[in-house]
Amino acid sequence: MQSAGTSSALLSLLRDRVQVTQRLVHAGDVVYASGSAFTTLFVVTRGALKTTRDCLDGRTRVAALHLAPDWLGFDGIAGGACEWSAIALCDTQLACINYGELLNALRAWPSLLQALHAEMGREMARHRQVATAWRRLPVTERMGRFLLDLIERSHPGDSGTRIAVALPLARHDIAELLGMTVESVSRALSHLKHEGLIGFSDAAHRCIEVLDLPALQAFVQARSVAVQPTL
Amino acid sequence: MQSAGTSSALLSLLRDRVQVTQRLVHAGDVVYASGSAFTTLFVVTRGALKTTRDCLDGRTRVAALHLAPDWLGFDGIAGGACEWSAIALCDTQLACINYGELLNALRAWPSLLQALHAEMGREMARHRQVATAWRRLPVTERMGRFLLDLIERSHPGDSGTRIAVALPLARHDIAELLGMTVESVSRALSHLKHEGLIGFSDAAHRCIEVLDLPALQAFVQARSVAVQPTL
DNA sequence: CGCCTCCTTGAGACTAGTCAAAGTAAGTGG
DNA sequence: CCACTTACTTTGACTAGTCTCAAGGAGGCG
Repeated sequence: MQSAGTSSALLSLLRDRVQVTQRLVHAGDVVYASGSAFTTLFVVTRGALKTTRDCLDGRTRVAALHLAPDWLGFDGIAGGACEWSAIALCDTQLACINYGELLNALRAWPSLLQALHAEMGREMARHRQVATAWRRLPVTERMGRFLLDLIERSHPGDSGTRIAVALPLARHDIAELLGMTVESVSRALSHLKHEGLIGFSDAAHRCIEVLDLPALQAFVQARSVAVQPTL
Repeated sequence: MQSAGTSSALLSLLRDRVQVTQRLVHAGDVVYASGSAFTTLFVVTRGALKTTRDCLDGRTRVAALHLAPDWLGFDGIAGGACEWSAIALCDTQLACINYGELLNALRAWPSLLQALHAEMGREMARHRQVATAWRRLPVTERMGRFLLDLIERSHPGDSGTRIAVALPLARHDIAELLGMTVESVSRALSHLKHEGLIGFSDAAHRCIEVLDLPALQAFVQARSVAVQPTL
């Protein structure tokens, strides 16, 4: 995966030039909270996090799912304060980089700058992708896309037809993330299961086994409005 | 508006330090095309553009509407090639900045760097906003949000209750942008008109007059899932 | 004037949301 | 160890909002 290569390369470059501290967090831990002062960027080296934000009506919107090797924390740069909260979903390893120090390092090593901008560009592309391509898909196809995206990001390079993947999010959060209801998420998964495309590999239904990856891809593509090169 | 202030301040700082060329384009002109090599960032100083991309099925997705003082072109940074096409919607003035030169200037003046990052952060926030907050609104509320957003960006600081605004996009493009159909756009506008919230000020129905801004805001807020500080 | 594009409106179909209920797994305290 | 609670998941019936298909109206331009 290009993004994996690029951002881990970036991270190793960084280690020599700025202080990069490691941080281990566990499911439910808040890495940064919405409204808190922005000081630090993070790189996910292992694990998974979600970025969320509370609404007035008590609901919690979910913005994105972050897996290694994603960067985290760009939402604080614009306003000086974090716009979203970042919450770990499982045991998660983070590399923490002070933004001020990073700025200094970028001055000295311009190639770092380009690499960082590329990372920010990828983050933007992901959001644009979700906002434009996923928007009008029927729920089952949207769920399928989510699974394919999850597989590609968590098992990069794996090309088998059967792939097991653990869902890092509960149904409720998946629903929020995909812009649908818990019931629709459940129905979509049941539908894919009855089609023989996926199966559950644990009792809690949190581990999904994709039984036929090409078929799932075909299913998603069939009614998909858009095709995009994998970024 | 903070974004206006920030990014025009950034632009004047830039003028002293990198070569900033002016470019005037007209409705329909392609500023950059999807797939072309990325070399330049743009700042919209007057006018409006849309970023679009063709799908396999012949439809054209619309990613965003760009008004002054937005930056344009970040989509090319990650991959070295423009992911989207930028098309002018009316007479539009652009400031063009070579990215390579910009990188050099950023090394010398770190405050520029922070300002640029802030601009990129705002771009991300806008997409995230659309992806999370607009997603689940009913079509009429989504249309109302679009109008409010448009007014805020095209008439910053205007606080009258009656404000006229020209729609830079045709119904079809608005529909694409908001993730709905042309018919729904039309019906949503008719609905808002029958509610007495808006009226048309030209025959072609491309100019909308908001008759009661607070009422429109209240209408949108009423069923809105989320509230966010204006970024 | 006629053509073309854009916009509006209507009727019916269908997707996905809402409301309601039941099943399952994990954790707690007796 | 078991009954209980709690959170998560699934399923069903119904409803509502949006899309589709179809037709008609209004401007702009040759």
